[in-house]
Amino acid sequence: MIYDYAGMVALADPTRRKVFELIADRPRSVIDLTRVLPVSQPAVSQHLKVLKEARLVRAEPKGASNIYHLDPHGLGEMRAWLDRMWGDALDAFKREVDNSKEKRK
Amino acid sequence: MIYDYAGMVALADPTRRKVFELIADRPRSVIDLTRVLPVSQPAVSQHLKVLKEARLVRAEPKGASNIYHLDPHGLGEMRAWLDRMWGDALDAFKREVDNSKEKRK
DNA sequence: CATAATCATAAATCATGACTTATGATAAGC
DNA sequence: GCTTATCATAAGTCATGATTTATGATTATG
Repeated sequence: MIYDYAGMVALADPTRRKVFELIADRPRSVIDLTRVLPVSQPAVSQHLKVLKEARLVRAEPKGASNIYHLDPHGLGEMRAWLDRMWGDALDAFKREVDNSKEKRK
Repeated sequence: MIYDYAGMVALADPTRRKVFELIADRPRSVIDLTRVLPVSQPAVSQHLKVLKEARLVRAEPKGASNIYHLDPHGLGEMRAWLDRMWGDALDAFKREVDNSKEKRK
């Protein structure tokens, strides 16, 4: 199984998940996000940094603002990673069931 | 979007993810897991508790041992939750793209 | 019955990371 | 040019949670 679960870690924090969801709703600037969230602007910036490094969002400078969008590439990668993990887990479970059936014969 | 992301949080810790993967590979006792992992037995038990509360694994007592298996129910629920989240995110992204196309006309 | 093996919980320690308060850098508006 | 708005980074604080040691409970074994 593969290593890259940065996205998982990124989305495990409740505030950061909120940030992600707000951006998923529609692209927003840092100030925009800060206005809605119960944390300071630097806190928001730091969460955005984590999300960006996990390739879940990307920044697009617009004047003095920085508009954050979803990053479809990273999103796709995480999706693929999750699918793989799920496949492995379910395959293993299936093998286990078959195995116990085998034994019962 | 729904609340329940306990599974996400549970799998965000590297040691706990390793525990999950080992169990996915095949059902194991606590001692079995402890032998492989670089942490103490109580640490393993506590990780198992988190995974169990997230309904990713379940325990099956066998003599003095406790064999941990994957929990297909909880696994299915988390899968559904992730699919929903992904659907929402990708739908939102699609709307955004359509929107910018619209504007460009 | 006594000892050994397995496991879970409690309490304490320790590391990580979430958050805050500065602060500086860049861009827009007057 | 000066002020205002937006943002990121640095440094420090604080909370959370991952881990350890100690211990008791349960079950198998001799």
